[in-house]
Amino acid sequence: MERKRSDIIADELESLILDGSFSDGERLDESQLADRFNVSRTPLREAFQRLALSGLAEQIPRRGVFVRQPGPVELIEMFEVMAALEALCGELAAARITDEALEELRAANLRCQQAVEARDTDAYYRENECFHGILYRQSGNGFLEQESRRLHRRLQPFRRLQLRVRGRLAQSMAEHEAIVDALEAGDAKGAAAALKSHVAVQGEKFHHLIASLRQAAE
Amino acid sequence: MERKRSDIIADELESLILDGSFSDGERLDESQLADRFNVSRTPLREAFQRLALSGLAEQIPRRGVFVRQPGPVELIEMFEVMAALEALCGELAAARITDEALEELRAANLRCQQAVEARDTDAYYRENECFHGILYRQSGNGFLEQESRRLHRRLQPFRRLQLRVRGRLAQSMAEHEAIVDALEAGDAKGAAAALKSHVAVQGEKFHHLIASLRQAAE
DNA sequence: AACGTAATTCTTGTATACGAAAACCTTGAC
DNA sequence: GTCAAGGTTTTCGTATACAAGAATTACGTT
Repeated sequence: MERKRSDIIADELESLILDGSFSDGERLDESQLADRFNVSRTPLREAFQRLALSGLAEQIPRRGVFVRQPGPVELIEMFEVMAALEALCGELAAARITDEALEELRAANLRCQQAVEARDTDAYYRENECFHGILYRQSGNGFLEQESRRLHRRLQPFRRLQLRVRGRLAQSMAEHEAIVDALEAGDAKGAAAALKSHVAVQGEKFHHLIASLRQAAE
Repeated sequence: MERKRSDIIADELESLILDGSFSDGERLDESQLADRFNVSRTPLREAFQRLALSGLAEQIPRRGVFVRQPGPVELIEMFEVMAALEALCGELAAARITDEALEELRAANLRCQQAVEARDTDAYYRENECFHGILYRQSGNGFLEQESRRLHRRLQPFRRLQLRVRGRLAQSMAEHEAIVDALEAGDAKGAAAALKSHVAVQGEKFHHLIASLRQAAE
């Protein structure tokens, strides 16, 4: 299926914002970007709408759209919500997960482990996403899956940043193991708790990272 | 601030979809609606995007946009997520809530009670929204507040439907009381549990309602 | 020189025009 | 009568044109 140009541009801009090519508050110039992408303003405006609705940009009527990079506080808030969503995924999945999916989780986890050993953060990142994706799916709640994916995607670049913290990868792996064990045992509460802290700790680590970066900058 | 036409139309369409003026799968004709609203296709297309992204419509490239009314299954799924969000609101609010906000909650609750006694479902509905709004705010997590409002708004018309179930109003009031009590006591777990069941029960009641409507139709 | 105001320019929001893809309708063969 | 192929028509996606509001600048007054 041939996607439309506006969608492609939206993806492109989304990536550019998420990887920090645009800084907070920067104005997205319609005609300028239209030139850059070799399209008219129409598909760009459609892309802007998508950005605004997903919270990556703010659209002020008759003024323009401005990129909105979440600050440390907002990020922690988002991780807090993500933790609750993933906890729910785990809670539901504990009752519904298939043996097959458990196998897939273990396999993804193994690939994670290998990536850690190979110091391949890109691979780790990819497999980690796979791990969580399976979990969302296994919640058996399509809406929850969709919302989880949405927020996960939004937090993706910050998760990555957070992986730099020393020893975090190993700890993360251990947490994954605990999650799979709880799921296998059908322990809904345990799975929920494990996931909640697994995600929440990322927000906290992120907080510390920010603090240390601040300190280093002085 | 003068809003733009496309936003006004998006709101209008949103209301029309939510109150059931459009049935599931119905195609939204661009030129037809453009005539109806006396605008060109451009603002309509922008409004469509908003609908598609909030899940109220589906946009199929080169085919058009079709309204997507959630079925019973999806509704229950949404209530399940809403329950988790509200539980988190309660959990966080238990630690942060001010005496002032507690007072407001009690006041909103009282107005709810009066609405129940006066058989004024509109008023109940309004005050109930107020009650939950305060809770979202008192979570102290702006992102959570925003997401909760978004989903609450989306579930609004179905909540209303669900209020018809006999005895539900009185039960709901009792649940509100329990929530406020837990918050006052600073009991995070208790508040979370109370809210989770308060919301989740709505999904279940809804399920029963659907089932009984089905039965009645036979 | 500083401030307020008016004119100009720039940008956004909306309308219209055009090209392309899908839906449809007709027509003809089996 | 049914099905398929080709053309017609509708509708979507994009480009361009136009209108209205905001920003900026230039100028006049104090």
